[in-house]
Amino acid sequence: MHPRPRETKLAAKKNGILNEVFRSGGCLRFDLARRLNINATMVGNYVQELLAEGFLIEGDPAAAPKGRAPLHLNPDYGSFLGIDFEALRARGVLCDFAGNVLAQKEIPFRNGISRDNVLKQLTTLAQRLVESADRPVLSVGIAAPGQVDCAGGRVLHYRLLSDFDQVPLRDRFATTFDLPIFVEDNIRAVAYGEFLRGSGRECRNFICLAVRSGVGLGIVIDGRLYGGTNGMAGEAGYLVTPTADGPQLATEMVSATGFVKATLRMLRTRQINPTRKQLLEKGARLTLADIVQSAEAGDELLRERLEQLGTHLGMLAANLANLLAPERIVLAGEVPNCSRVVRERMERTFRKFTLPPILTSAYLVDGTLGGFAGALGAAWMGFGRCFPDDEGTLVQQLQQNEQCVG
Amino acid sequence: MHPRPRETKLAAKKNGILNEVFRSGGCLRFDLARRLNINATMVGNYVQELLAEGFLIEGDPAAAPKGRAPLHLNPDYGSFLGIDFEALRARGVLCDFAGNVLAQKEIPFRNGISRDNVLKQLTTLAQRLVESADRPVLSVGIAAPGQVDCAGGRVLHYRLLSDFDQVPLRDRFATTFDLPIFVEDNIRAVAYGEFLRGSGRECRNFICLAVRSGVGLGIVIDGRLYGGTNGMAGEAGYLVTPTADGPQLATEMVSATGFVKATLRMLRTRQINPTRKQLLEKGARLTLADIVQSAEAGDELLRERLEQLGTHLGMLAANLANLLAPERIVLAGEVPNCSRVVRERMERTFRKFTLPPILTSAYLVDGTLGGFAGALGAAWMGFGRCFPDDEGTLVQQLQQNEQCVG
DNA sequence: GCGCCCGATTATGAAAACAGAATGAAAAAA
DNA sequence: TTTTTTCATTCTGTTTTCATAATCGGGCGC
Repeated sequence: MHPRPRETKLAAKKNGILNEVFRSGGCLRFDLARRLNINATMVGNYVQELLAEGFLIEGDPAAAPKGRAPLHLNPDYGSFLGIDFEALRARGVLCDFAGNVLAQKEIPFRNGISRDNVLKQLTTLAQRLVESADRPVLSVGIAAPGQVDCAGGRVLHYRLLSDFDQVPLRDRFATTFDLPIFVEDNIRAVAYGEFLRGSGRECRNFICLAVRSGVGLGIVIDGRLYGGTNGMAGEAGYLVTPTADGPQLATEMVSATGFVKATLRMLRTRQINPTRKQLLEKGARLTLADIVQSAEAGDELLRERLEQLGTHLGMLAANLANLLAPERIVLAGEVPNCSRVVRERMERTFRKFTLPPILTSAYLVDGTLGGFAGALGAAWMGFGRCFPDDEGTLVQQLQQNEQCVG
Repeated sequence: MHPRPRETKLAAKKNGILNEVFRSGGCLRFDLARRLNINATMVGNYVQELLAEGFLIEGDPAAAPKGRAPLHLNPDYGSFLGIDFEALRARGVLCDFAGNVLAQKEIPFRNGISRDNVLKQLTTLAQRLVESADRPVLSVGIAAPGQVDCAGGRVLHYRLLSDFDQVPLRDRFATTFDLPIFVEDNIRAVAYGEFLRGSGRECRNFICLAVRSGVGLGIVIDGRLYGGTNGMAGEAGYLVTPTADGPQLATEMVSATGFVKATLRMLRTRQINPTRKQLLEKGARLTLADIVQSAEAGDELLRERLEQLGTHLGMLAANLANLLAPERIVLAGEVPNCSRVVRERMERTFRKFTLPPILTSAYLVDGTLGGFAGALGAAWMGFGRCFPDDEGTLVQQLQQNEQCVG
């Protein structure tokens, strides 16, 4: 009933050590003491316990010029599963305890797949990966698209899958897996991945802007993923702009689907030539790549459209930079790099509208984790969930456990 | 040279107690133990020391139904000075150690005042308040307008005062006062004030949107003011929107000065009637209040302009809500409440474009601290600066001290 | 090869923090 | 009224954490 300072503080410190080793990917006892502001003696004791409990192992003594061998996480201690999905596919990653990839798997979704089938495919994918694991799986992280209710573990709404409202992902997974399961926004998962082992390493404050079939934003502030109330922060797709044609959402302007649709509408009002006719005939099957191809083949109008896209992307990035003054803006998703025109224009616009003092530190970089970034991030988040290092969370966990027992 | 865990941890705990008492405005030892997750025995010991050192005093025993008398900060221990200024005036507040106002003072700036005169007026204002203090002044906080470099203690640029570039406020004040001096963005100071004792109390995540002669944003995340890299976060005035007339900044669209200018430009292209002629004749001296008055007197065109202003404000608020999912959006500055039309339209637009799950928790409220909010916030920030309760800051301070000595 | 140096790691006694019991005093119940 | 409950605080013995000093163990100059 009452909080237990001793237990929570002990756990916080040991988890802090594990997290620091996880983040740094191996370090000396002395580094831990300095970085965590804990006495070296205590670090030695804790590390001894963690070694005995199998969480840590000692690395190659030769790697450390002085003192004892560097510490690593014991990769065999366990594994973390991360599942990421969107309209077209699901991806899963199984990581060992040190965060290295053990297995990864991708399955495509058929067009117009039903809600039930999505859930079935997701659990099957997870099942396969869990079965392939040669060490205990410690958690399952699900990076979900659309509007996500993290606390409730469900997707509130996702417009690119049919009937995808109020989807209780966590409850559904809980019937299959007897493991800690959590649901996160997929862009936030990407941001977390890039933060830990990607372009956002070494940053305390950075944001990850993802533009593909939708627009999303992951915000890392002071070294922690920011979720906002209900974990709804970062809905950049719903940013609204007043235009001559009425209010427009960012999704409609810069996401792949929105941009293609708007371009189609525009083409219908213009002069037709053979290339454009081909595009118009594709109708709903028209893709961003088609437009890029035609533009690069010489269609001036489409080239202008791409420039406009780049301008809008650059303004979006500049607005975010001016608001949050991050150290970096990591770009994910294919849209910013769909064409040199777009990227160049985006970069130029970003530089033009970002305030100079912010521009000195904030710059655009590409994500480095690739297509599995979301799944990786979701898997890695499992570490922090299983071993939280802040006392507040630990007190909460302890209270919940006692309520269950009592 | 080396960090001193014991010293920093001790200081962090005692400062944590002081900060908690400051925030809560008086509480029991037991509350402190629970809220800070410290053993009650230790709280008792620390409180005893703090009482002996004169930081704390015991209040009326009758106020606490059980146990010992509630604890308060000793108002006589010291005082904090806060200075806030913008294009038209400077305001100063002197607070006692418990945060209560001891004295406040306002001085108007003459139109076209020079940079040197501004600085002179500011130091004079501060000097007067310091001289009026009957207890030691512990810090001077300056809430500055425009682009502010907090770390460097200077204003980088402020367009509404002449020649206001690279203004070394802290250094200038340091020649007059031998006290800790810090410079903050004025909207952030307002946000901090509202967070501590205004509309943002009890919120972990909230934002403060100020729209007057400029547009600014203060962001509180996880109970702490967010500054971003270089303390430049929150430059909402520079948010850019693509329009038919080219890119437009938020300042140009929704700030009092920007809106008035744009309205003037529009009026020049329209039909003239007696009221409008009067407005046009005012030229550069035209104010928002004039426009509101004419609109309320029945000018349909101006009424539409006000509606547009409200729409734009609502979109801005909705965008911020969708990005940051705060618990509240506190409105400061006169523009949102310059007219019922504006406020109503703003509210409606905000509700229309904010995502429903965010809307369930985020809502617009007015600030409660009034015109001195910035000065108050700057003064109160002094408490946290003089008594930082996080180990990182304390370690830094200690290291700096040692470097000075060594 | 031999000591010396530097810096990480381990002993050791002292100080701090804790759990649990005891205290005291008001509120609630009998 | 008396008794019981409740709850903030203090007391007591124990455990944890720390500062300091000692130790250790590889590079480096001689």
